[in-house]
Amino acid sequence: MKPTIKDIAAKTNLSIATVSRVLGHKQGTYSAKAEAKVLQAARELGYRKNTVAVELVKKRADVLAVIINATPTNFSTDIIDGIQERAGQLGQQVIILYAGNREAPLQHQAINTALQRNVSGILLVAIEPDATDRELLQAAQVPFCFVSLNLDDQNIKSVSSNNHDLAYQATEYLIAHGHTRIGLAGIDDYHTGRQRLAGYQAALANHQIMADPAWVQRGNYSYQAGQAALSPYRSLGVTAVLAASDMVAAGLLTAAQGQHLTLPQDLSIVSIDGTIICDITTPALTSVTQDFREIGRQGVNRVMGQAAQTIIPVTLTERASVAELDQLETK
Amino acid sequence: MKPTIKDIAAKTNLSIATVSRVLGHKQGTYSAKAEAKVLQAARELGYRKNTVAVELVKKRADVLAVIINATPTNFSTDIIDGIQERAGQLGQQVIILYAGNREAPLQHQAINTALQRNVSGILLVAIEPDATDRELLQAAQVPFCFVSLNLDDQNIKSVSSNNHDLAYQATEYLIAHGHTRIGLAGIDDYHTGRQRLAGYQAALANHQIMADPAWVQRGNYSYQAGQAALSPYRSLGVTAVLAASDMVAAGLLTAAQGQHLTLPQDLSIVSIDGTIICDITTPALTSVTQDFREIGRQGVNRVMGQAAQTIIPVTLTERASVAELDQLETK
DNA sequence: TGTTTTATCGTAAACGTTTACAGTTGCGTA
DNA sequence: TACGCAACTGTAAACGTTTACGATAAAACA
Repeated sequence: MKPTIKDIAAKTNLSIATVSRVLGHKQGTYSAKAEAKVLQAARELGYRKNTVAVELVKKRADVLAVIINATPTNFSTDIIDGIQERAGQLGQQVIILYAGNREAPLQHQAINTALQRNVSGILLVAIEPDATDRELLQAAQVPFCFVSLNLDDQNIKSVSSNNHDLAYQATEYLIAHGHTRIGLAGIDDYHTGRQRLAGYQAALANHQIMADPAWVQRGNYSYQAGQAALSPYRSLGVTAVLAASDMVAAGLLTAAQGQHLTLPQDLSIVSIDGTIICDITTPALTSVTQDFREIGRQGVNRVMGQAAQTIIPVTLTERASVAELDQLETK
Repeated sequence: MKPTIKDIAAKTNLSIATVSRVLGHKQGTYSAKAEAKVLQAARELGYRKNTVAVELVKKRADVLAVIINATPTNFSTDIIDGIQERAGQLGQQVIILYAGNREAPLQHQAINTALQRNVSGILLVAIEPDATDRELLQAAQVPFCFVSLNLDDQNIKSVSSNNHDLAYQATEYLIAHGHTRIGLAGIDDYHTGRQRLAGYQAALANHQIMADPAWVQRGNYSYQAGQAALSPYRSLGVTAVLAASDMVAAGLLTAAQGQHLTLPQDLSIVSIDGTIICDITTPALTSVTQDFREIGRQGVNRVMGQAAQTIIPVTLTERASVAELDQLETK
């Protein structure tokens, strides 16, 4: 039988109330002698507090639930690092609930799990909520925040990079390097994808470039999506591509090399994310780099009612996957 | 105020016991009429069961805790997929606790968190336990299992690939391709590393190859460890390297390309893991591929007292990072 | 008809804590 | 000496469920 405070009380001839007080560090409510006896007994008995009982009586769990899915891309550990860091500072434990591969039932289940445990907040990392998810979350009185995803509804808390700006910057960068036939590969048709698409289109429009709709190749941010995007681009004469994620960029890159293209001369790539994947490929991928740790930290702030920054700036990291386009071609 | 079964009882003029029975699907203990009334009332009130209270009275949480750390390598999602799959079949929820970057205090904290919640089992993914961790786990009566890590102590449950065999196979493969000066890069000095080292050494010995101790370059399975290993190998005349992880292989590869070496002609690499990283690099990495999903599944079996396989076979996946060594050199 | 069985339900205790409130000391002060 | 007060401790209720046990009424049986 696991020891309880009752056992400690019996052993020390104190009441469970006193035991509870010293174990709860309610300073000033117990004597040094009581403290010593209780601590000693607790050690001897191998006592461990039953968090479940505490949560029941306090009607509150100092726990942040993080819901993630198996993103085909791989930035989540950085976000979680940031979340863990900030949560620790605010005295919150973090539990991660895994929602599978964007599978609706698993997402509901994860949200329900969190809700049934009186968590103090829910962080949804790169989760596209469906209608049920939204109802579930809004019906509960638990604060929640979307992380690395920005819903259109401004009443719903979120922390992410500015997707519009991010795509805009990357596209401008390619234009500045002489490219005019610029693809956008791997985006989905949800919030993040639409926002990036808009940024991309805005940059092209700003430079009077008439975009061919076929330059946009949808996908799910995965390696496979990148691979699939290559062949359309070859027939379209696209010289540079903005990849929706590092994984998409990697897929494009290996597909291109499979076709014996030389990078970046035959195809320039800018990828979005800037994870370690960018260093691994040959050539290394120039990227718009997101500050995932900071996104995680601010997500915690947001959900815990602290002052928080909701749009996290990105930086353009030059590596080796973009070539200056020979201007002769375009004349 | 969140509604409780008491509210449902009041609304339906039934006792809380009956409400609890229908909500708990204790078939045969309640009438169809009672069921209808309770379900209706629950829906109207937006009732959600308080898992914390249930766990307290049942003294048991149908929850599996998975403790992971920020591995520099990236196989964990596959393991978690496998865990989640099997746990779902056994009616267990899964919560993931994050133990940071092999930081001892965070590991203890994660274990304590799990223990304080009466979880039905603990799965430690790629965690090297220190003495405190082991005491903590063994003092509790909660079943636990190390996953993707095989302690020497056979009394402690674990599920993993056979590290000795894995390194042996890979080394033999390189020998069969004519290599005799073979490095081993990125392994740590704990269980996994030692087991792989032994397999590597056994294969060399089996072919009467006198190994130079400097062929073994320690590390922590990271990209950086791979990069750091290159320069020693160049001066040693090593022609092939067994990398301790895909990330190590990637580091080795980009470092080699940074030195203008041509792969695989100038350096052959076999990596361990076989994640998607192997496809991303140029050339693609030949690997000893672990079945991480299966490792996850069997880990659940093990900890839930089901029949389980504890050693999961590996397969050698040929890609493009190993060259047949010109036999003239060795004559 | 009376008796037994069955189906259904309610009462109340229990799970391991926290905490409001009410004691009980012992000390300082008048 | 008596009083007030501070410091400490104990009693008991509460958190939201589950479940053993007993109660009730209807159905089945003789």
